[in-house]
Amino acid sequence: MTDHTLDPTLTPALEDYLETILRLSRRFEGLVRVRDIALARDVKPGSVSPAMKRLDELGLIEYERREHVRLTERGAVAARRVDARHRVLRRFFEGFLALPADLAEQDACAAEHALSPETIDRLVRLFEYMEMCPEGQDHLQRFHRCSLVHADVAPCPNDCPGDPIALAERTDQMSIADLTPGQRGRVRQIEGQGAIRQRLLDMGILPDAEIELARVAPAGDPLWIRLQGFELALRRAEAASVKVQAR
Amino acid sequence: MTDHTLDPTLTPALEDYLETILRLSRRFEGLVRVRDIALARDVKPGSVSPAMKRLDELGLIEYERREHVRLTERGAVAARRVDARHRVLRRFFEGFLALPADLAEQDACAAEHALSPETIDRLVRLFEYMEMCPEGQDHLQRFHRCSLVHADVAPCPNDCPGDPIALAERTDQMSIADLTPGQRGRVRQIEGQGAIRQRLLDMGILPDAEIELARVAPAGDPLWIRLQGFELALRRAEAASVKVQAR
DNA sequence: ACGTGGTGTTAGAGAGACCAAACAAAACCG
DNA sequence: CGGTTTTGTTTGGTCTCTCTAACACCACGT
Repeated sequence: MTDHTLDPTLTPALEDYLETILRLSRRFEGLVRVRDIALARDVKPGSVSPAMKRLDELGLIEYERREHVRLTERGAVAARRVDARHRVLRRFFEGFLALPADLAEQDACAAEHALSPETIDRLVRLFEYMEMCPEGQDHLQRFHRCSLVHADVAPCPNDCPGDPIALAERTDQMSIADLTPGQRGRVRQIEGQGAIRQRLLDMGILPDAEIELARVAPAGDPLWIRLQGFELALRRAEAASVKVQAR
Repeated sequence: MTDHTLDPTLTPALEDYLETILRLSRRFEGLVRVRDIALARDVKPGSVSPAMKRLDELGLIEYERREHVRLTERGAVAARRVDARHRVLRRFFEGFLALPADLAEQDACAAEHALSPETIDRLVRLFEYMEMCPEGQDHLQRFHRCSLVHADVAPCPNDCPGDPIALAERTDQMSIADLTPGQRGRVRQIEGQGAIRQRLLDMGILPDAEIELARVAPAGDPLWIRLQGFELALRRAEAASVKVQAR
């Protein structure tokens, strides 16, 4: 696992400290105290002190007396870099994937140290594209309406063929439960909601996965599939909510 | 930063071990040795042994003699969960963002422990949507052609209004360099390529950012902007490649 | 049977990050 | 002022993950 901290000498934790200092600088006009950092990062002051010492040694911040921490120019550059990545991810999660704000924030924090600069760049290109192509916007909204927001209830307000409800009414759709033992298929859509859906995804039942119905219990209810060389048991209700393309 | 390891007792490293064991099981039919794991994860066998001990204590694997490691049912469930997330991310990075395979793999490895289950779910919904809506596919391809693959050279083969080259020829586009000092604008597109683009993104010059041209050096070349309350220096060439919507 | 390699384990050490608690220094305030 | 509170530092300890290096197996093969 490569670590995409942007400066090889910077660990993810130190990057987080820099980012936090940058944000607090914006808020408090440069008067950032150890206490504020500890609060913002939800760690104890005793953890912050040594980190500040480290950043100071690296020439990324300056202590101001026993009072304030200030970013040096080099530190500010590094901090802005992390912050920019954070913003990109946050926007992607919230604006594109329509995640709730708190989750978007959380995931952005976690992913900002992990992803390559290229990936971030691609996301930016995605934003540019979405904004430049009017159809892009339409499409995104459609995506949100069809699949994301309140996916548990709302039918697609358009004629979108991907709408789960429209799909459920189509008779040409088969589910795993409709396969005959030994028959293979390709997963097209997971219709289950909530915990069921989560369980299916966790098992590796993802769009495009190749699946074979291995066997069915006499009662018809537990049901075994082969997926990537392993057998998995599914309840009938779960199997029925996985739409497949038989082959 | 919350850690989205799926079982609270599992650290990212342990999850990685589980995932590795799962993959090697597929490859070697369950005959997984410490050596293989060490090779796959690029660590020394001396690091693997204690990790196996830990996983065994947690009831996630079984040692087979001094020879082989086998996932228990609980371990397999956890491993498949991690693996599923990995697949989703890999597909997103490679198939959707058109990252090269090696980078997609790398980033998937890094992000699979960091993101919330909801985020993964949204990505799956995105795949489902893209596959169900024929226009989704078209749109994605357009996005790739316009903005991603070989973005340094290729013009958009369609009439896409977001095509960088088409854009460059449009006269209604202003860049930061065209603003008058004190004027504000909203970033719409970053046209620079390679290192310049990277530098601009790193500074926080991202689509939709609010920018003000603070002042221009007498010679006209260094040029200062205000961004999120801070002043940044830009070279004229850099400024010229940031297209803005003046206001 | 006896070395010889390939493998696995163990022990010791270090890096990084954190906490708790004792301590030091300001700051605040009657 | 002098005492109390707030804030920061230091120390010692924990945890996780890793490495190196010494050691223990086992398996083979002539």
